[in-house]
Amino acid sequence: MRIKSIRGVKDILPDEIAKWQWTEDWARKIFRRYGFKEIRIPIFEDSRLFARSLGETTDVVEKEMYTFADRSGDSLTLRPEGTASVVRSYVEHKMHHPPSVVKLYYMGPMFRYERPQAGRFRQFYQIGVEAMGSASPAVDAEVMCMLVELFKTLGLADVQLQINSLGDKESRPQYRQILQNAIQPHLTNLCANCNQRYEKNPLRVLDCKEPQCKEIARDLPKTVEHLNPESREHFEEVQTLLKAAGVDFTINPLMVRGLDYYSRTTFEIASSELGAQNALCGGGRYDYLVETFDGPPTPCFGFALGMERLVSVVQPGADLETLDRPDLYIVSLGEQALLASFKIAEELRSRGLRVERDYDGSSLKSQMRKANQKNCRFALIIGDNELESGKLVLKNMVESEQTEIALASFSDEILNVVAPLPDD
RNA sequence: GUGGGCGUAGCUCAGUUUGGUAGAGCUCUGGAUUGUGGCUCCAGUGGUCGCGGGUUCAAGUCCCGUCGCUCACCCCA
Repeated sequence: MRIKSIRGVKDILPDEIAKWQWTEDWARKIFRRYGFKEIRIPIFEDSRLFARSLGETTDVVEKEMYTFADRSGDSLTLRPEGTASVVRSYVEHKMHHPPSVVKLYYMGPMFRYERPQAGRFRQFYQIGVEAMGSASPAVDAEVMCMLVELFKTLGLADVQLQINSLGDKESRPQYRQILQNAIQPHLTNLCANCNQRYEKNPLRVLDCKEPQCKEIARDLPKTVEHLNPESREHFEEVQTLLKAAGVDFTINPLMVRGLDYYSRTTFEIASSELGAQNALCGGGRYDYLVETFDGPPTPCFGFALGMERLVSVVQPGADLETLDRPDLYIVSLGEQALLASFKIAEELRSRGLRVERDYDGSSLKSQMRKANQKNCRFALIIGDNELESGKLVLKNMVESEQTEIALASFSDEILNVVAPLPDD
């Protein structure tokens, strides 16, 4: 039996990778403009890290983690998300010294044991952003603006930003009680799942998809109606700033995030171009998470965005076409030319050109065809005729014009015509 | 965990109703054009029809089983 890749994972092949790199390049550029720096966190962690941060009763922790014992018997887990690791790292490396807002981003694979479908995989890639150390609503708004800016640059057509506020440490317990009281009379009409949620996490009743639950949820008290003055002011300021930046959004009082660490602002950006899994990214404030890992009180705001989903809707510009485009294809004919062309290729590459070539002594026709297929800007023909006359033939593949290059000074002459692209 | 759809050439798919020599387009290779790509035309390469069993003179096609992919529920990025 031939070994195949396992369920829910996939190879990202060279044809597709240009789009990924293009997307990642833009994310890096734009994050840099906002002062975010990359952090690389481990792929696996102590299992307790995720249970404690995401919440013991969340679906991710209860049934979706890849957890295993290593050879010494320690329980390890392949990371199902990135925030927990960033917070652990923040505390472990005492990044709160000296006091400042620490702005980080990461990119990489996450792992969740779920049934695969469109936009959902068992190994999937996320870009995450975390702004740590300020409770200012300006942080919330700025990070969301950064995302909108990124999406605009990536050519996304139809995205919707939804925001909500879940309240803080002080208002949340009171609201929870009010909500439970309001739910209780409806318990017999709510789905089995919501009956459990009523006990464990009543907020989740609000965003249940069951029709009868939706009906009831519509009239339940909402978090935004029960914010304390501080949280209400924070939420209003976030809205004011978003409006000032010209960012469109809607308030969705039924949006409850699936991870327990969120407080105050939460948000999601969805795309109507995606299937059932239409959330491109989601996040919000987590003002108390650092403390649960024995760090100092550190209000934070962050989000994660799904790369597979994002890449499927980006509209790359002309800059994508040059990403992998070779400058020059060396066509070589005959034994003597092989040695000469080898040296010429090495010389041109060391001067910054992207040089492709033939390895198998194919016909001229076939080598020219390859040069065309690979979208090379130029072809350099080296055969016995050229070696004898000391003149190489350089062909512009776009204009279909050719010029002669003196073998004695080929390097400078070619560089003169075929300038390397700025990125190289 | 529960449903629906689909597995035939490297890719996209026809052929399955009514069993009878394995097909098309794209790609690839060669030629028309002896050392010049793209366009056109001609020719060629390429398939244990997911896998296993059964019925039959005969199975891609019918029956049973099994594996995989995919979409949706759920959940989320």
